[in-house]
Amino acid sequence: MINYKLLTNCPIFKGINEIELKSLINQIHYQVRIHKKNDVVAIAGDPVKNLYIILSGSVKGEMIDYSGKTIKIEDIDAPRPLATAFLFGKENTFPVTVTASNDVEILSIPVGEFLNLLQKNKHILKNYINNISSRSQFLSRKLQFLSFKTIKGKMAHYLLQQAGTHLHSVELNTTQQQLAELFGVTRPSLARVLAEMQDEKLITIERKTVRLLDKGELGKIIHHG
Amino acid sequence: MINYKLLTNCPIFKGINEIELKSLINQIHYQVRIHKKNDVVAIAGDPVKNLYIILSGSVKGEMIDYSGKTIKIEDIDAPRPLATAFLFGKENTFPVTVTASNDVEILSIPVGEFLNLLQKNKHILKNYINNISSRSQFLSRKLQFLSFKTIKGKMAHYLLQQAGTHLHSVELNTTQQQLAELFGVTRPSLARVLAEMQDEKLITIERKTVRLLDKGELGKIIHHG
DNA sequence: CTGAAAATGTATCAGATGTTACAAAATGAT
DNA sequence: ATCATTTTGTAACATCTGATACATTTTCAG
Repeated sequence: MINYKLLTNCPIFKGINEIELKSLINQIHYQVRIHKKNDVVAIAGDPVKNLYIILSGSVKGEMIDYSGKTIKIEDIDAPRPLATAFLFGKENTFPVTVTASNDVEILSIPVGEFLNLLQKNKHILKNYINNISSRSQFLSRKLQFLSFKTIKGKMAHYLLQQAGTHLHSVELNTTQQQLAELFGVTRPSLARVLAEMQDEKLITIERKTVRLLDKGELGKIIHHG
Repeated sequence: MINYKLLTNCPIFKGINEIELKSLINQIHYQVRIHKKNDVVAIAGDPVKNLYIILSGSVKGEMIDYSGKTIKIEDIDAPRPLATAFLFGKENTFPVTVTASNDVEILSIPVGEFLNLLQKNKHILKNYINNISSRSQFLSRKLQFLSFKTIKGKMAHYLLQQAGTHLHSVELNTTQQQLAELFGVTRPSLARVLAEMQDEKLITIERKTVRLLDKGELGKIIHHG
């Protein structure tokens, strides 16, 4: 039995009331699948032919590296949808292996049926498109950040972003170690770069306060180290 | 005047014939905007409130290329759409500044009208969703590669992924240059690593065929160079 | 088949970052 | 205030990658 009230909280069905949703769902074909704790729901590489929405319980996405170790990527719990970005497009396969963290019920709507839903209801259409668009934008920003090759570039970008347009100083509320991890570099390397940036009169650091001495020059650095 | 025949080649309108398309377009509100060469069409940060499709001419966007390094000029010419990933979602702003490479005509469809189109025509709906989904998948894949620190790690991951569980050889249907761009590294660096991996008896390369000699060892390499 | 263009192999050098190690300084609990 | 712990500064060296250049091989159109 589907808990429609819970389902109205699913991002895909936002803005639709319980009665309306029930009527919509009953117009289409769907299945509800039940998996026990630790069952494998989908294996990385499996084709994605349905929209999956967690009705109860939660699942986790894991990548299995080639040494056999599993690395957890993310947890998804009710009433969130699964792999929405892989239902369409060129590569309709699960990017990760999905296993049940505990007993789960999963609503499974075939892609063709879901397309009908999208055409029938403008809320669902907008929600779904917003969902995958936001994901795309998120990835785009993340990629932009990683695309700064040098530590100096990452640091310049970080400082300018923190400072915004007006401020000329930034309070670091993290240790160098944490910042180094955010950038994916080692702590001594980050410290060295910070020292260099001070030598070059780009910034001064006092305790946790970083003063930006030359925002223009910092901006230039971003893209070429 | 809109060249509908050309417009049927737009990815968004694929699968729709000229007559049908003309009828669809005439059911909605739209504008055709004309820009002279070197005019600024949109500034990075401007809100995206319309779907823009180049009808004639071409525009260029300054953006950070996904393979990594610096600012690169992306050209978009007729009849391709513009900034499709930013029409919906949380951040509806141009990610780049767009300028006219030569005199251009741009079809401009308000987002509300475009939503109507999506609901009216299943081809357009599928095309558009496929378009943004593919983009999302592309970005996702890029990010995955960037998460491996060394080129050898990226290459090992790529080969094992291509080969899957059973195969012991992989056909490269890309050039080294394309592969290097996918990894965000330079072509000579990639070639050097490939040579090293052959020296180390991990793989052999003959033409476009790569034989994986030691999948276990390749797996170990992934996460520590 | 042939010649131009594209793709690949290789080398050298410079620069950026990781690794490791240790000392100095700051922090925080008592 | 004091001492243990955490954080930061710095150094020497190894390694990886980028940049650049050029020769060689492969591909493909004519």
